[in-house]
Amino acid sequence: MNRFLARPIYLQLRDALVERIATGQWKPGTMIPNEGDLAREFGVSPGTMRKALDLMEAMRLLTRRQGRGTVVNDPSSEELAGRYTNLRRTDGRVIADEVKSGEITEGPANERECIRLRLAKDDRVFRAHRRRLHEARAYMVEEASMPTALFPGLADDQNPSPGITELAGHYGLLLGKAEERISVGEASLEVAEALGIAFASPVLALDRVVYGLDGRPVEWRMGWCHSADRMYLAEMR
Amino acid sequence: MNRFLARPIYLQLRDALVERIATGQWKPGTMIPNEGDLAREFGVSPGTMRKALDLMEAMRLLTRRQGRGTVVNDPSSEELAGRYTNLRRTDGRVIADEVKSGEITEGPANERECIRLRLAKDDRVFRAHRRRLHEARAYMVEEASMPTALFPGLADDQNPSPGITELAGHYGLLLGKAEERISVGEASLEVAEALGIAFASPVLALDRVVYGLDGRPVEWRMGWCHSADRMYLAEMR
DNA sequence: AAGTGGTCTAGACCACTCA
DNA sequence: GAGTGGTCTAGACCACTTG
Repeated sequence: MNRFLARPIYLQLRDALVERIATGQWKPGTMIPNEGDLAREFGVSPGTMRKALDLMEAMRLLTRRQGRGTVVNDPSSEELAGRYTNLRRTDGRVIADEVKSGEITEGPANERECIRLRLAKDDRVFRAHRRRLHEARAYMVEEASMPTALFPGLADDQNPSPGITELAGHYGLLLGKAEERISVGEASLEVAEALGIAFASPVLALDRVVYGLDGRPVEWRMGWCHSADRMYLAEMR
Repeated sequence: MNRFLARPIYLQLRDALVERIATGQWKPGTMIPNEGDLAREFGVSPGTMRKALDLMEAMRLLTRRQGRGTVVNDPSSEELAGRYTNLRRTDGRVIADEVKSGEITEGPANERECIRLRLAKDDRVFRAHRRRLHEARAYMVEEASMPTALFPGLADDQNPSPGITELAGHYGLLLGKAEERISVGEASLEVAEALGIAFASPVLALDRVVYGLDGRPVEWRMGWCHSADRMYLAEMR
């Protein structure tokens, strides 16, 4: 590795290793070579390779355990799939979900989709409709939009598209941070009917964008949630 | 430093350095010795000292800049003081605040205070009342509770107690993470009057606990926010 | 006992800032 | 040019897991 480039070696290493996961060369759940072997393979010192692996662990791509080795994390594992879901029951428990997904449609991005997904006027999006049930009762309706460019052939997909985490896994997208805007809204006619509440009654409006590891927006999702017995849990550091 | 203790040296170093800030030996805004000198002072290798300083930077206690040196962060600086405030205007801008603080009272912790602040039945708390104004109009009322044990003599304090960040600074408390529970509530009579809205109209209810670096709860604050033209911005990683 | 990641050392040189 | 943090090396040994 060239040590006189502007970009530090450990960042180049990180990118090279991330690429191995993104391309499927390293699959979720499998072990990767030990640190010493990797360092030799790339021709760097163990400490430098270690720093790259530290970064990947911080990105939640790897799990290392002393004495055992290093495994590639499965993005659709319970822990990682739930990381963009901060909705809880009032007592703090996670909501035991059942998701009903509607058909996936495709069309030109509207104004809000262009803003949230950073698309140009002529770009197209896939749209998905979901209803989340708790104890056989709908408590939230969602409308999600995804750039077609990132999900080639999604419309023909047979799967019912459970959530962005699983979808991203299918299309080789690695997810990074997400931003969610929470506000109080009024139930529209559709939302009121779907949730079984009165028109214009207050709901939690959840406006979330999930970004890829490269920072590109991957999904924009609006959610309207029946607010009774539910809360949103945010953490700050 | 003893390298055969169960606790890694870099963690011991971090704690020792945090202590220097907590006790005021290193004051906010001042430079600390360079990494080499610190390593020599503690009898460790530079790399180990560096790792400890990395951790402190991640805790937002220090700012390091290549060529310049390392300074102790001021917790009441704009950047750090605003870190527990995720409320924004709908367009995303930060809300230009004016805070009106009421008198500080003292009394036995009630049931919810005991839970949120992890207190025993007989522990006592200070209570503060605040109203946040935007363009001379109240948009949020707050009720904060703090364990008396952490703020000795707070009731006699002449200051109008602006926020937890400044208060913590005065009493040598270093702040860590915070948790906030967001839900939709109905304006009580008091809240409705203070905010100039109708009784029982929907408000954002913000239930926040700020923890110290040691993990102990430092402040519990309930806030009721007029929801029009405002949103809560959460980030997930 | 062998293999893994975790800690630690004692340097070297680079990139940046400022007097 | 002196001083700082940032990067990188090439090892050593420790703690843990597994066969």
